Amino acid sequence: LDDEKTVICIEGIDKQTLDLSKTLDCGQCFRWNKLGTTSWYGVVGDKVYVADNQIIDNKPCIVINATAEEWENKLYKYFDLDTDYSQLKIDNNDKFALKAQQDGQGIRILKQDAWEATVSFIISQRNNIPKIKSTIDKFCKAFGNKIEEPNLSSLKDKEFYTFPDIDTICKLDIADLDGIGLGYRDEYILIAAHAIKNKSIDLDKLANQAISGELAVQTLMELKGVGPKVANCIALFGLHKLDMFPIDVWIQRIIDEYYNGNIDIGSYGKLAGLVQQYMFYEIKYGSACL
DNA sequence: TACCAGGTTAGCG
DNA sequence: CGCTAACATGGT
Repeated sequence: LDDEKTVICIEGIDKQTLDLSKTLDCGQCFRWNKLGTTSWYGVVGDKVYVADNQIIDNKPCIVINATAEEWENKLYKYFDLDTDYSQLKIDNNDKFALKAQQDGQGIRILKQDAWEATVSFIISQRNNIPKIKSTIDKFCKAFGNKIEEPNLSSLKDKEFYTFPDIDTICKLDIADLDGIGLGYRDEYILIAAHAIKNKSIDLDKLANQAISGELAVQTLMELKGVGPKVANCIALFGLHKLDMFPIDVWIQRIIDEYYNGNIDIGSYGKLAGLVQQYMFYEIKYGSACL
């Protein structure tokens, strides 16, 4: 990073605790991209961050262009560092899941903005990840606010935008979404925006820990264009319901191949969603194949 | 060029 | 219920 003034080094975080590459590349978020071989850049809220796991003076740490205040009040929570993942271990003899857990050590479930997660996973249906990312980028560029880019030469030619807020999207007509690449999902997003704004779907209420993941999923599925998979993703990644287990085509293939078509999600208890991410990562980058 | 992607809906039987 | 065609768009 060129701008030393705003870079902090968070000591004491190794890759077992928080592996940025695994966490940012296991399909839960769409606004982070690789910079070089180990660094990542992405938008969280109203700022662009560049982050990396590093070893400095023999000590593991996270290097990130954040202020201490941003780390404490925003990013610490975003990376779910309040949760002790060493306490979240699979408690059964599930061979595939245990292997996935081992290979996926360091993956965390990010605490993403619930509205952003809702729109993002509506867009995700029937799209591949590069397309999802580019569509979200266009959506942000069209309706978000421009963000000052980090003082980094390799990002100089890029532009960054905040995720559009609900009020902005609620003012739009369906025709305003032409050219974004949303396809038939355009109306789903407008409907969701209005439902969330008028609190017929109250994301803040659903995020409350007292609300079960099942109830959150059931409620989210009232939205047009939100079926079981997308609802589970919103609940897991946007509402932090860690026991939710989204079943997409990849997880379904795993279930067919390694579980004889039948998986007992309840056997993973309250960490089912984390196990799901381990599995997704295992299929994408681990030794397991289909 | 075709095929297909972190699915969901509506409309059948 | 269970099954399935249709769905917009662009990446590979």
